[in-house]
Amino acid sequence: MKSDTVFKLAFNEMLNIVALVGAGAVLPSENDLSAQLGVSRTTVRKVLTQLGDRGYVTGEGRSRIVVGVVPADAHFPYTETVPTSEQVERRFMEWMLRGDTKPGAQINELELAREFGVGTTGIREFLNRFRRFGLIEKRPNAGWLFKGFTEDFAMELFEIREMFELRSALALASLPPSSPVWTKLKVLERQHHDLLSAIDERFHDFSDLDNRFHRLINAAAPNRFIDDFYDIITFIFHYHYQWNKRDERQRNEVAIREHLAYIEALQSHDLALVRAVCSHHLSSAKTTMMQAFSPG
Amino acid sequence: MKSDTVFKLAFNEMLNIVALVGAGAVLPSENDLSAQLGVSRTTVRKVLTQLGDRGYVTGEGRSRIVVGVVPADAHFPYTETVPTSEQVERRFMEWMLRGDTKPGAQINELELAREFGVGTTGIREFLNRFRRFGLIEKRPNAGWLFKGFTEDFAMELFEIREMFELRSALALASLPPSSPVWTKLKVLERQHHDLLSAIDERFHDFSDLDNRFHRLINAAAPNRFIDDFYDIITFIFHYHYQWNKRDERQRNEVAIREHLAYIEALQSHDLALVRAVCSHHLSSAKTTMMQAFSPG
DNA sequence: AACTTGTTTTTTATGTATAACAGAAACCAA
DNA sequence: TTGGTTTCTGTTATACATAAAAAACAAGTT
Repeated sequence: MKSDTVFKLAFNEMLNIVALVGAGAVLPSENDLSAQLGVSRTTVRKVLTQLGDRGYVTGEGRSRIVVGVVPADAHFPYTETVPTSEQVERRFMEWMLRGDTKPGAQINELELAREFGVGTTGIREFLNRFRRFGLIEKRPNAGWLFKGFTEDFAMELFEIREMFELRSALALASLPPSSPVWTKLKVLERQHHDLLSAIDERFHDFSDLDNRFHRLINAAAPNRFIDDFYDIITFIFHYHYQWNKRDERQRNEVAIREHLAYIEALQSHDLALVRAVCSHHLSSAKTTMMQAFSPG
Repeated sequence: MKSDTVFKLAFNEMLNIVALVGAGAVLPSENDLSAQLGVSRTTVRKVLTQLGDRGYVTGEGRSRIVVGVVPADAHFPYTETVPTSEQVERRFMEWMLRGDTKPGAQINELELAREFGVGTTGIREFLNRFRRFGLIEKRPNAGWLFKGFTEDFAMELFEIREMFELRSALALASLPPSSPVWTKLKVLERQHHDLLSAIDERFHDFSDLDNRFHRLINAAAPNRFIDDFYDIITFIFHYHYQWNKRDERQRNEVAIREHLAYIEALQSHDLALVRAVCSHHLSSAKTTMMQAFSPG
């Protein structure tokens, strides 16, 4: 059966709205709430009903009034708000990166389904989506093959990344001064400086900044296939960051400085310089990832 | 329920083998048949049982003897041998290319399932796989959006294709004379000449040759992401060829000549020349596809 | 007329069931 | 022992069922 995480997430969010408007106030209309919560009106109604049942709100129709302060434990716990598909993804990645899964291993839908506590449909759909990441392969009527998170994989991934990003960086550097990218780039530059000055405490924040920076570059000349590919990069990096904590602070600091040089190059509009700095940064990122494969 | 197209296809193929060995002969072992038919022994056994039931073969165990000539209508009809997934693909592409589906249209799983006479599961899985082609988009809890086979799509597709192929062509041209590619290329060159000399009758054969040629180039320096992307190209071209028949002979002839120049350039190891010829061919291919979008 | 809420209809997400297929283990004849 | 077959077990492909969510429809209010 379909999980009601949409509802639970909306409910939790609604509690914040209730707290915000305060006791005695009339709630906004269903349509407004639907827009605010980003869910359908059907779900809003379900939330409102629940709110009424629990006694946090009285009245009905167009005069729903907040009763009082809702208890802190009224929220649905986090685990219940994670959609099945997301849960499968996370658990699969853990299962994969834990390392007991060797390249060449067979992947068993039913077994995973049981282990993850979901239906086979969920596993199947995930694997089908995950196929494009190049880590698994489907053999019709004979299951899935885990190809492994190997050096080869990283090499191939980075080769494409370099081609794409070089192309996008050059496109970005060629944009006219009137383009809105330049302000966005300025903001990012600022954030890099901020992060650098507090690197010791905030080095974890780099991952997000990194992603936003490279996405901005890729967006300079949009291409759906490049965007798609960047999803793979994001995904791989997301889990790679969680997995490989070695020298994290140090690595991130280096990367930030490279980004700053990169930004400067872009702002200079000097294409040869952009090319050089971009290549340098990416090959440094590659080295970082490759180190994760070498023991020690 | 799972369709038994594997069995039916194997059965049909088996009839050919039966005809080949002739009446009175003993059939090969189950293992041999399994290898020849490319299916599991379980399926071979099912075929053999059916063959016995129908009286085309007598005896059992290791002395199964062909009785006589099997009637011509013994084969399962073609339509029963197409797996559901393939059927969905073909029908979806027809549905899409027929043109009554406008960009921005909503795709309805249940409706398609009914129209195609399959379960929703089949549609769902197809759409999930088809997502990577960049023609549809999923909006969680709210169906699929058809983005359209538009000029933008073709432009973006060809941009990537050019990047990838240029890279592969240069890699190929740099391979040492000892590499097996060169003989393969020679064979392809021969086939191009053959096709050209009989272009009036055989111009339909170009599509296949084209695919093999470009795949050879891409295989020069393997990269799973490039291979994956070429699947998209193959897929799109496959249906594009069926859909746009205008000037087909003429177009193919031009393309063959371009391929020959391309092959010659590769053999010359002159990287600048390869670059020029490759770019020229791809932009000509792009123009061809773009023409399909302009009315007339 | 523009919004709101109440009600009904569609559609998606996701579990479950089962036939078809694959593969291995147990068995047999030469 | 070898090459084969029979039997068994596990896995995937695919239909189907149903709760959750969305969307469409029908009224009622201001």
